[in-house]
Amino acid sequence: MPELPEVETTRQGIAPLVENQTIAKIVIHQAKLRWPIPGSLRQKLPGQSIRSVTRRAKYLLFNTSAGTLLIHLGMSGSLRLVPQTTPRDTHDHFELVLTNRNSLRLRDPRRFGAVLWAGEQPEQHKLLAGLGPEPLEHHFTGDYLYRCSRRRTRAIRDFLLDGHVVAGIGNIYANEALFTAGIRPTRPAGRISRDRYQKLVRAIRSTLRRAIKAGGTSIRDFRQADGRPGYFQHSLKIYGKKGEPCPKCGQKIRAVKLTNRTVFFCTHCQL
DNA sequence: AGGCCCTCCTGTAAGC
DNA sequence: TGCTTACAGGAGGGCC
Repeated sequence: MPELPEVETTRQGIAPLVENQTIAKIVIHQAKLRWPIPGSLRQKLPGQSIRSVTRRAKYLLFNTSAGTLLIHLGMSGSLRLVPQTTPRDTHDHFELVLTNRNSLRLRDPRRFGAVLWAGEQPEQHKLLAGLGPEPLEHHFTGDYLYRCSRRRTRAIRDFLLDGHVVAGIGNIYANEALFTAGIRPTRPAGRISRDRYQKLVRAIRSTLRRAIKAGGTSIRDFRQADGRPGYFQHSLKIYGKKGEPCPKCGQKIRAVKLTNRTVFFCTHCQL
């Protein structure tokens, strides 16, 4: 999926075009996503003005005075703003039409995404309450990761994917940051020193910032709000590079399954 | 409580 | 060539 940089890229593309615009109508083409899209949105949203578009973890929050609409892109989702007259794609499942005749469309071939109503206190919504810190904010530190990883036996890659520990990191950026920090993805989280966690936090931050600047990573489905792919896939150092030479030492990059998802690493550079 | 596995889908590519 | 199988950027829920 769209991980944090892809969701943030989408937010930055969409926000200036929809903020202060009024919602004309909601069109649901396929309600069966990860959870059913509530039909009540058709009554709740028309007439509302979009005050702001914010992001928490991999969720986009469309804030109106009546409450907040949550959109999650799942594994294959993307949001585009197009003129209402643009022909609909097979996988466009949800549509938010503005009074200026533009339409915000959710395309999601695999349908793992979600469109949900979070009411007036979105931070208390079940899916948002209990999320860990945003990795680009200041309270996300090496000390924090070090403290909450003590006695944890799971692999550091899985620890980073846990949204209750830190929000928004997925498999691509976990792999990339661990390579930059020189940490083996399979290493138990509880067996990494404070110093190495500080290095890891710097690696996570720089990787995410660079990916946002590049418009995210487009391996297959992801598109920015204007339809262009991101280009961070050209900057990936380790993810998807099985059998290729390590960019630091030239040794063959290895790939193994860890908790059902692939990790890529260099046995020489990552310990 | 923590950690691991399954599941929801479609599309693509590899393998035979 | 064509069929079958594996795998993919997520993550909640259930189970041990």
